[in-house]
Amino acid sequence: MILIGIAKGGHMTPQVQDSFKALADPTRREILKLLSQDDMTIAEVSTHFDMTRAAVKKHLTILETGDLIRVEARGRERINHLNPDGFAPVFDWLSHFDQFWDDRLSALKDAIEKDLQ
Amino acid sequence: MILIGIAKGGHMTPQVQDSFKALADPTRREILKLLSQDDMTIAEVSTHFDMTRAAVKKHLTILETGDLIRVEARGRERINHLNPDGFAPVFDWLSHFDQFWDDRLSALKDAIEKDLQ
DNA sequence: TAAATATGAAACCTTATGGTATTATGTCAA
DNA sequence: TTGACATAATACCATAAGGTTTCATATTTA
Repeated sequence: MILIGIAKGGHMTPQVQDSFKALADPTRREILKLLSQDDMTIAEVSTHFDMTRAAVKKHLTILETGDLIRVEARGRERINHLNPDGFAPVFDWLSHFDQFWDDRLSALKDAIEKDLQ
Repeated sequence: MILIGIAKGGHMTPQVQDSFKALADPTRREILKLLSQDDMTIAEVSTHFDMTRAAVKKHLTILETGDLIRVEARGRERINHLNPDGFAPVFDWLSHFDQFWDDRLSALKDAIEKDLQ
């Protein structure tokens, strides 16, 4: 996996903790899936959940803190869109265990090949 | 990224929520890093943190629920070891956004190439 | 077998979290 | 410019989460 850090102006460097915290809630993970399909206003995101707009807004704020989404003001609306780059710290942290996992996959592959002989 | 699910006896199928929840705490992420180096008893893990063994034990239980570690009884000790396969649900969920991220990288690559012309 | 060791488990405390309701503010449109 | 609309902000509530203390249980080992 290739990781490239790109400095962008106007945003705090997200702590890994903020990213993992943002991902820890099922509603927020669902919001990320939604935003991967379409940019949405807060009201639009809210229609997909059985909770108040205020609650959805809180989730969006936490996602923004984790830098997983970016929010753009457009008139009286706030357009929320996914920030794919924001996942980098998460992938980065997990890569340590990805390697571990790849080793296990290799072992599995070897075992299968041996089994086929 | 290739993902393979392997059924194993004697363990609950971990919900993605349990995995992400387990990863959401910095102490637990630190424990995972420790266990990627060495298998450890609860007491051994505890020496690395400024909290009681009981607290560490709770974290280990949450990690076990998320299937990120496995615990093996040996006499009066409990050997905690990393379960690399347990990360699969996390990688699986994130792969959706990995793709998104790769697309962005491609776009960046294209932009750079175009710029060099 | 008795003492020390390693863990399990329960009760309890404080703070964080996810949710609501209410009120305020800025923007659009007739 | 007034009413409707989209969001912001605050206070508040119930439960979950992270931690401690205390006590019980199972193994070693002297």
